[in-house]
Amino acid sequence: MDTMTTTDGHQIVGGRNGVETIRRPTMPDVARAAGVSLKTVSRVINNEPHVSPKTEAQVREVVARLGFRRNHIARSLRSSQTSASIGLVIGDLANPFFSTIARAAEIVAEPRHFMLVAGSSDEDPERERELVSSLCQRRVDGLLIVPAGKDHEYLVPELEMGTPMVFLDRPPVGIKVDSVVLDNRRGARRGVEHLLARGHRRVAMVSDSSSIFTMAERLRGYRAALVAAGIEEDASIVRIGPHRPEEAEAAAHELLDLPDPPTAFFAGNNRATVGIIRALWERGQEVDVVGVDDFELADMLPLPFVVVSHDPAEMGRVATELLFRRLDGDNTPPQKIVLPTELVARGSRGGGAPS
Amino acid sequence: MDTMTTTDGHQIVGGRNGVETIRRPTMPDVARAAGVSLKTVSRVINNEPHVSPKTEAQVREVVARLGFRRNHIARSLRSSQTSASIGLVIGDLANPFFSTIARAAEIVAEPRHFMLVAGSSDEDPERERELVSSLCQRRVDGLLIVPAGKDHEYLVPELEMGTPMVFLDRPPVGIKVDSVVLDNRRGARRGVEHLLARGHRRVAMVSDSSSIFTMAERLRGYRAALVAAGIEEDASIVRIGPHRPEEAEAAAHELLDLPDPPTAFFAGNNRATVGIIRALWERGQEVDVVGVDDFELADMLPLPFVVVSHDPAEMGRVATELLFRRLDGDNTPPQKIVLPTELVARGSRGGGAPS
DNA sequence: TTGAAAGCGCTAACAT
DNA sequence: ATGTTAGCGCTTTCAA
Repeated sequence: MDTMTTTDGHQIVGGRNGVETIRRPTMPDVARAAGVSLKTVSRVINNEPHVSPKTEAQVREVVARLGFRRNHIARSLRSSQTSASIGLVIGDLANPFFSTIARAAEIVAEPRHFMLVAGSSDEDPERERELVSSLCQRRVDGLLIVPAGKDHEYLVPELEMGTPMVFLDRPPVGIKVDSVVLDNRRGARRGVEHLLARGHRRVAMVSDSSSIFTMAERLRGYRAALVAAGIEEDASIVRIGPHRPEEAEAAAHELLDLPDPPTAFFAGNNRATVGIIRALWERGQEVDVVGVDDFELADMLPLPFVVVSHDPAEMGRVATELLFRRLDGDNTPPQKIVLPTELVARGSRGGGAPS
Repeated sequence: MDTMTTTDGHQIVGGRNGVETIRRPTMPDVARAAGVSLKTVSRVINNEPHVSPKTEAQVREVVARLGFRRNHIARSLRSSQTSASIGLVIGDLANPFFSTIARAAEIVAEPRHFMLVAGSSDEDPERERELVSSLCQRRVDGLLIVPAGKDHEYLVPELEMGTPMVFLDRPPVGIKVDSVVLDNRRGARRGVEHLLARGHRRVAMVSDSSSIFTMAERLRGYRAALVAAGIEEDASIVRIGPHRPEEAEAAAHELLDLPDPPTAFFAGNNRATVGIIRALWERGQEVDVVGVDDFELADMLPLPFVVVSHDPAEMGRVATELLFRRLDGDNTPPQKIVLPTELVARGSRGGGAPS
C-alpha cells in the first residue's frame, strides 16, 4: 500500500486488486442449471402464472446463486420496445432550477420503475438536438425538454414515431405538443406594478438574453406595466444580456452610476437578482428590487427585496405526470399548462431578522 | 381552443391534435429503399470503409428521407454489450452538492458520447441497492456511486462481471474499488483548530447523522482537535442528528439557551451552517462559526463565518475520469483519491461589503 | 404446467 | 466493394 501526492494536491492511495471477470449469466444459463426450459425461467422472472411452486423455487434458487440479472437491453429489444426510461433535456444540471425539475421528474418516474437519462444543453440549440437524437436512439419512452432552440420542427419525425414529449418552462415552436410553462408575462407585470405602486417612475430592468423565451416574456410584462402606468420606457436603463450574477452586478453598478439613475430594479431571473443585490450591498445603497425566481437563502440576504416566486418542482412534477399519461395512451389534444407566480418578500433590513 | 383553471391555480389550454403514428424505419427498411443490402447500410451508418461514394450518398439520402435513427438498444445487444451510458447513484439530485457532481460527470462523459442515467437514493441503503440493480439490468458500462449504505459486498457479483465502479464522497466497505473522497478528518480538525486558536474553549458541534460516513469523520476531526488542545469533550454541546437547516437552527437555539452556552460553533455540513447562522442572526448574536462545505451566496450572509471549502465538481470530474480509465482497460489496483479542503472566510460584518 | 421455435434490429464473421 | 448468415438475450407465439 503506497501513497503519493499529485501536483493538484490530491492524494492517491493504491490498493490491491483481486477480481476476476466472469461471464454474466443469461436465461439459458439459469435454465440449464435449474434443469428447466428457457421459457420457464422467463415465466419465473416475469412473475407469470402457470409455474408450479416447486419449479419456481428451483429457478429462484439458481437465479440467486448465479447472481442472474435480466438483461434489460435484450428485453427492450424484443418486448414492446419500452426501455423504461425517460429522456430529460435541460439547460444545466448544476443549476438548482433544472436539478429541482430533474428530481421532481425522478420522483414521479420511480414508482413506475422508469429511470431518467439526463443531458444538459447549456442553452445551445445544436446541443439540444444532439441530446434529443441520442435519447431517441436509446429509444427512451418519452422526452422532457426544456428547449434551448427556437424551432422544434426537427422533432416532427419523433412525434410521428410515437415518442411522447412535454416541453417545460418554454413552449414548443412549430409543433403541437404538451407544455408546462409559467405565467411569465403576468408575473413580471405584477412585479413591476408593485414597484410602480411604491411610487417609482424609473424602474430599471436587468435580465439574461431575450433569446431565452422566459426572458422575452418577462420583458413584455415589464413593458406592459410601464405602458399601463403611462410611463415611457427608457432604453438606457434596460439591460438585457447579463447571464452570470457578476455580469448583472456590473450592469447594476453602471446603471447606478448614471447621471439619472433608476430608483428601482426589476430582475429577469435569480442570477440577475443576486447580482443587483450584491451591487447594492457593496455600495451600501438600499433601492427597491423585485426579481423573478425564488432561491435558497434569499430570505437571509442583507437587503430587503421581493421575488416573483414559482415552483420548479411543481413544474417538473406536472410535466412528468402529463408525460406518463401520454405513455398510458391519453390521446387528447396537446395541453399548455400555465403555472401561477406569486409575489413574496425576501431579504432583511439591517442586522437582524425581520420583525 | 378552450381554457380552464384547475383548483391548484394551473391554467390548462387545450389545442388540437394531428399526429399519426408511423413505424420507426429499421436498417432493412433503409436497405430496401436504397436498393442495397443491410450490411451496406450498416457500413454507412457506422462510417466503415469500403463503401463507394455513390452508394454511400444513396444510402444517406434514404436515411435522411425516412428519418432513420439507429436503434441503440439493438446495437448494444449485439455489439460489445456497451450501452454507452454510465449509472449515477447519488443522495438527492436536487441537492447542489450532488447535482454539481452529476454535471461534472456529464461533462466528462459527453465527448465520449456516453449518457448519464441517474437516480437518487435519498440516503436509503435499500434504495441504493435497487438503483444499482436497475442500472445493472440496463447494462450501464460503469457505475458512479455516492453510497448510502455501509456494506457494499452486494456489489461483488457486479464487480466479477466486469462492471467498473467508482465511489464518491464515501469509501466502499467490504469491497476493493476506486474511490474519491475528501480529507474530512483533517479538514474538520483544521476548522476546529481555527476556532481554538481564536481562544475558544467551548466549541459546539452540530451535524447531520453520524451514520453518514463524512459526518462521522468530521466528528472525529473535531474530537482530535479538542484532544490535541487538551480540552475535554462536553457531550452536552455536541448535537449529531439535525438533517435539515431548520433542525440545525433549533439545535443552535437550544445550545445558546444553555446555562453555559458554547462560545463558538462547528457545523458538519452546509445545512448545519445555514441553520446556525440563521439562529444567530435571529438572536442578533455574533458568535464564531466554522462549517464544512461552501455554498452559493455564503459570502452574502449577514454574519461572518468560515467554511471548510472543497470542490464537488472536481470530485465528480476526477471520479468520472477514473471510471473511464477503467473502461479503457486500466487494470491497476483500486485507488483512493483524497481531495484537499481549505479554510475560507465567508459572510459579512454589518450592513456592507467586507473591506 | 411446460417447452420449442421464431424473431426484435442490429453487428460480426465470413463469403463473394 | 458488396452481400449472406448467424446470433446477442430476451419475449412471444404456438404446441405439447
